[in-house]
Amino acid sequence: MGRPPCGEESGLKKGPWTTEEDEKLMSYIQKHGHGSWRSLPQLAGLNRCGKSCRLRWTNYLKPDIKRGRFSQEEEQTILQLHTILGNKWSAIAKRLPGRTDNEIKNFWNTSLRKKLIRMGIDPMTHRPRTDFFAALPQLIALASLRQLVLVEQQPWGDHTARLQAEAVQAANLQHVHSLLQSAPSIAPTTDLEQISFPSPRRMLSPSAPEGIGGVDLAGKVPQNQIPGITFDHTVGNIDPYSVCNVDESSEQNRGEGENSSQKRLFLSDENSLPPLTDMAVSNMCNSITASNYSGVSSPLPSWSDILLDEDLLMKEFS
DNA sequence: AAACATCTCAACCGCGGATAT
DNA sequence: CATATCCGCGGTTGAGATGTT
Repeated sequence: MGRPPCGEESGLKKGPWTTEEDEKLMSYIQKHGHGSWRSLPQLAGLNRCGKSCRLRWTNYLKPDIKRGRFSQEEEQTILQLHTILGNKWSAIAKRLPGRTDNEIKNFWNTSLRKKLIRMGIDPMTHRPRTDFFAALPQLIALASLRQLVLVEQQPWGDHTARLQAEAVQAANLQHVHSLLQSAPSIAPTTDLEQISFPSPRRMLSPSAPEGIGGVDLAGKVPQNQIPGITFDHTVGNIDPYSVCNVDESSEQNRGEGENSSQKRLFLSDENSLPPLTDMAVSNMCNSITASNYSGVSSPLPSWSDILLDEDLLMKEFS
């Protein structure tokens, strides 16, 4: 039963295509159309399986393929469609002329998905992630442990270093407390124009946050706000991906159209912690089921999920 | 300049649905 | 109806490019 994999068929070539192979495939399809992919390689004089030829054609050689960076419009379209369709890359690709499903999938996995994660949005559900607060006790313990280790590394007689470490720890805990207090009003937006997140790697360097679409956030961040997080309550700034607008009011107002106010979240520096939930503070440290949405209960977040953002969080504590 | 980390993207793999026999 | 084959899709991999230390 079943077919042998492509490569096992009598030593057919695999791997990157040469320009000569490309030309053969191109000229054959332009003359005859692809017809049966299975029989095409032989007819075109290629030592490849039909599957490989089809992939090369659809993902690379087809004349109407648009190459290069995705525009902001395309990015938004992908986000919108992914909200509705999920990982149906071919369906999404049909709405983006010139883009292949493979290209969109790659773009999603390498760029958009990570952006959403950094924004505290679950890339699969497009909702704020709920795992941060579920993990908070462990993270605080982890941070305290780390701080203790640092202190232990100091010479015992060095009271200054010890006091400094304790002060840092106290400040960190206070910072977390502030985040907890503010959490119910935090409404992440999927309007990527508005938010700049450094890559995890960049977060460790003092360089300026990377902007998306050239947006410079430096001048947008008000002072005297909760450390790391400020809010710009803008009326009438409609997030086209309203599915993601799940602050308390939007949960209540779901279905009320696009008139509810949209809260935008800015991060003031590269050390900022993105919100991972909109859950009420009172729920945060209780036994939490990961999803309070749509009446669908999902299992508790796994520790591996939590560790996904460990670098981000540890940076927050350091 | 070198080593290492991270990102990008072309290509492969395996599965499932559709179609042919 | 059962089985074989084809095709398309989504997930994953790995080599090369790029960035950082």
